[in-house]
Amino acid sequence: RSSEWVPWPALPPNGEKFRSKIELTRFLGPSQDLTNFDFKNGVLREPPPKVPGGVCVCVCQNPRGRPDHGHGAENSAGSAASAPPGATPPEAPGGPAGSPGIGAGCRSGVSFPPGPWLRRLKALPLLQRVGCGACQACQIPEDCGICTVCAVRAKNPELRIGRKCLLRRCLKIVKKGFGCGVCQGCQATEDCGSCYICLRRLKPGLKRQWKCLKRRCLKKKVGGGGESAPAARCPPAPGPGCQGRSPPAPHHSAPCPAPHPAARSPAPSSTALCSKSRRNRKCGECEACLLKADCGRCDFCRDKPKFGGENLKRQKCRWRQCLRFAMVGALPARLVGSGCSGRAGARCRPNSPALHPALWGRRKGPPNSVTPIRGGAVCVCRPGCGALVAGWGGAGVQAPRGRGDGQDRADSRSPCLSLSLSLFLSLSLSLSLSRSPPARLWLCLSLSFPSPEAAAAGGVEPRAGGGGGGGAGPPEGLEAQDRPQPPAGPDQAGGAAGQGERPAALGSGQCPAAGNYLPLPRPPGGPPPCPALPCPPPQAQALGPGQRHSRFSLSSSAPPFPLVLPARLPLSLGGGEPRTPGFSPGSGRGVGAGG
DNA sequence: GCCAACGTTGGC
DNA sequence: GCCAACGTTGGC
Repeated sequence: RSSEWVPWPALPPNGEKFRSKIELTRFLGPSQDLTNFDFKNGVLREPPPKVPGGVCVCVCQNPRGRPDHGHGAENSAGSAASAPPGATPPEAPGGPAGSPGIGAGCRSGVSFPPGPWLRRLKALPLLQRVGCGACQACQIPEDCGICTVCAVRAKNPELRIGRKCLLRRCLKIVKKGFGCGVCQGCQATEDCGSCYICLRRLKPGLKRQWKCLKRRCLKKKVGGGGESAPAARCPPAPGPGCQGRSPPAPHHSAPCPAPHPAARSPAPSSTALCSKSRRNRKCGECEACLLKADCGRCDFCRDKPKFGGENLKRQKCRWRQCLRFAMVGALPARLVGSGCSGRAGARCRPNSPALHPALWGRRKGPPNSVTPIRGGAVCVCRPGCGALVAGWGGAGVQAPRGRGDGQDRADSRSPCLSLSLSLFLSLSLSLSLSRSPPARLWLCLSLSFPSPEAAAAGGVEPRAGGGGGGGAGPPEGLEAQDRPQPPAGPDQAGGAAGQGERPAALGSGQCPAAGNYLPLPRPPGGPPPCPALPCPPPQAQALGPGQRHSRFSLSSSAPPFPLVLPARLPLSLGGGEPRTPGFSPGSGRGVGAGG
């Protein structure tokens, strides 16, 4: 706003204006001490007496419309009057410029606490307020005269808009991640062409382009202990995850921050869960941790050089991701520590790139929503449990969706977004069968995907958008029999449908509430039972003639009825397939969910 | 805010 | 030195 610009009388002809002493200091050079500089009169003054109990936030115009700065400018005028380049300065509470508002107190010489917007502004780092002062843009002394801001200014010379010439806007602010602007790396204008980043660029199909190594800011590196310094680590907590680990080196003995409240769970090894130790992301007890072999099929495995990958992701096999870390990290806070004993704990790594397959699909969508797991099952076996069950996989099911060439971004993180239409319809129709409020919210959803055999037999497509079972199959040149298979588990015999894809140890025949996954029987017909917890018998209510289903949602916050859903409603999209007895998807009526 | 990419660490 | 993978960066 015009009121925030301070014309400096001493300035030469180009009419340069400064919003703050900081800008002025930058212009004049660091040797000039402007602490006591009187902006209004352009003279240096004696230090003004400190006014206790408040900060003068003079960014006002006096009643005659002239900028009125200088009251207690030492405290705030500079920073307060500055706005981030390109940002529209917030409207001062109390009205537009010139009206009594934030500057009113200044006219009377009374100090007062700054308003909220000003507090926010002052809270910004110096860089955000005045720019880095070092980048090329900050060093341009004059407006370009041709950008939109300059154009507007030229059109209306009397209008002193509080925006900076676009060309002079600090690059460090304009471009996130911009370097210091002064180091050799930042000042290099051309890629070296020889570093591995430049060489990578030549490869087709890479979605992300990175800055040439020779052009990366050196300051970040040499700064040490700064933003890029590794975070302080806690010594590995004693526990299963630390077995066999050497004691922490002295330089790693940084004080441990207070644990996340959720980490105070009485769950065993909960301390281990929240340690920040780099190597402490294994509980060492869960079935995933006990897996010794990589699956060789997940996106992380396929990224590994030993599986012919490019080593870009560098993550642990998804099936070997510690279940505790994964579960805790991905479950909604409401569910953490609710009914799932052994799964409570802290969310130690919110941005973990690794997510156990059992949790695929939990990361998006509204809180508490149950996103059916690709290749698996959801078991909400009692109120608030929300435990998730690993799937049995199977060709074209377990593997991340996509083209199978690693190019699909959705490959690695949200495979279940491609939830098959049949599954969705099965679930939603089943859920909508009953509107009776539950006395006890028992809901056991056992969602399944059609087996490869069924798919091959003309059933519902096992993979959405994958073009049959091929896309998510083994990586090219790596046939199934060549891949290392997870060690056989006790349930493998029962998992005949597992096709050897799912790590067998993930199905131990117990409910997640007991710390394990549900087994995933896939009977040839009819719904699978909920094996561990005694799920109530199906009590799906039939809708009478003329009754209609209301809208439904997949939210698990209020499981609507005690019901064992069928694993796979034999809903045929193509016609000709058998349908669940009494269930007519076309009419929306049914006499049960197939249970 | 998400997450692919990658720097880096720690075990071997 | 190699390798697995943790933790962070920064593009989107």
